[in-house]
Amino acid sequence: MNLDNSGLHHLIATKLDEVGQMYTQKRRELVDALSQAGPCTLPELLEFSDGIAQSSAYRNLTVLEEMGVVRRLVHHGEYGRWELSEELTGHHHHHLVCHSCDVVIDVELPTHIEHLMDEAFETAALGSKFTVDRHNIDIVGTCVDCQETAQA
Amino acid sequence: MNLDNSGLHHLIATKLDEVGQMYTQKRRELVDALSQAGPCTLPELLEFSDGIAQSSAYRNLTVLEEMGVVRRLVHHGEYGRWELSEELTGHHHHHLVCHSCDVVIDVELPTHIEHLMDEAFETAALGSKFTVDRHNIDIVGTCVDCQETAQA
DNA sequence: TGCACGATTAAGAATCATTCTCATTATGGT
DNA sequence: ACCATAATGAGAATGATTCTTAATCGTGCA
Repeated sequence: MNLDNSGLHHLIATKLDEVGQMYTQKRRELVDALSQAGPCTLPELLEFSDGIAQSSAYRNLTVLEEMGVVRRLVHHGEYGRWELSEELTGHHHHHLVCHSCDVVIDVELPTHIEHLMDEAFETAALGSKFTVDRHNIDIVGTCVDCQETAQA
Repeated sequence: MNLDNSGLHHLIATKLDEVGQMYTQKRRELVDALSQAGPCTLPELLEFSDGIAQSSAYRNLTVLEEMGVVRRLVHHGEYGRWELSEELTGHHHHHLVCHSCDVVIDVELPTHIEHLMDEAFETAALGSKFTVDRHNIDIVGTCVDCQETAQA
């Protein structure tokens, strides 16, 4: 639970400094929460962080998104979710999404599969003359907790 | 533009009839629009359809979704999108998504790639004890129109 | 150290896609 | 035709997110 995020924080601090933005305690807390808990909704972030206002959380997430520090996910739950950007963590990944409770968990796929997919996506995009930048994959199903709840 | 949707309509009519729902003219128009135009936002559907009220469109889409006739997509644009369900069309597909104008276009991938992905997804889900039901893939990039606009 | 300026914060108002309410209208069975 | 049930549409309500604004904080500079 007590991860060393000093490298991460230093990277972000430099990034924000370049455009005259401050890396405040509140922003640090948001990053720590995302770093520890993975993709979070706003209410989850408010619990993790210590007394940050809702409006400040939204504004800071927007700023951090513009800086490429976090990325906003959008699924079917009532709240959006936020995660640290792959650019920052260096880990390309995808998501297990529970269609019962909307929880989101990171997964990585073998690199040879990623290569095959990238090729297939490029080919598929050709027909519509699309330029491909990236891909998002949601593996949708039921998480352990919801499987157990359904059984009981 | 004048596709023959009689088979499709018959299937849906039967499906709705089984649960005492009517397949009205308005609902038929929504299905026709989706069948011709692919994934649509609500404003797009209102244009296609002839004088349907906004609230009725939303309500009908919700009903049709519960019947498994349509599926709701959620991306980053201001509006949600709707498409005919794969169960109904029989065509498993994915989406090209333009991050500039939010347009969504259907694409199909070779079946051998789908098989490889399914295996990889099952394996990836094991670690979190997830039960996999399906997968959604967004190939994100820039559509032709936005490429041209950017150039000009 | 103290000051001044710009950035950040937070409370609450505003926005706006979506959902809900309810009175009216259409439909199908008898 | 009559009735029960379902669908429609206008407008109100909801609620996540964004915006406004006044107060506070941090940093650099004298």
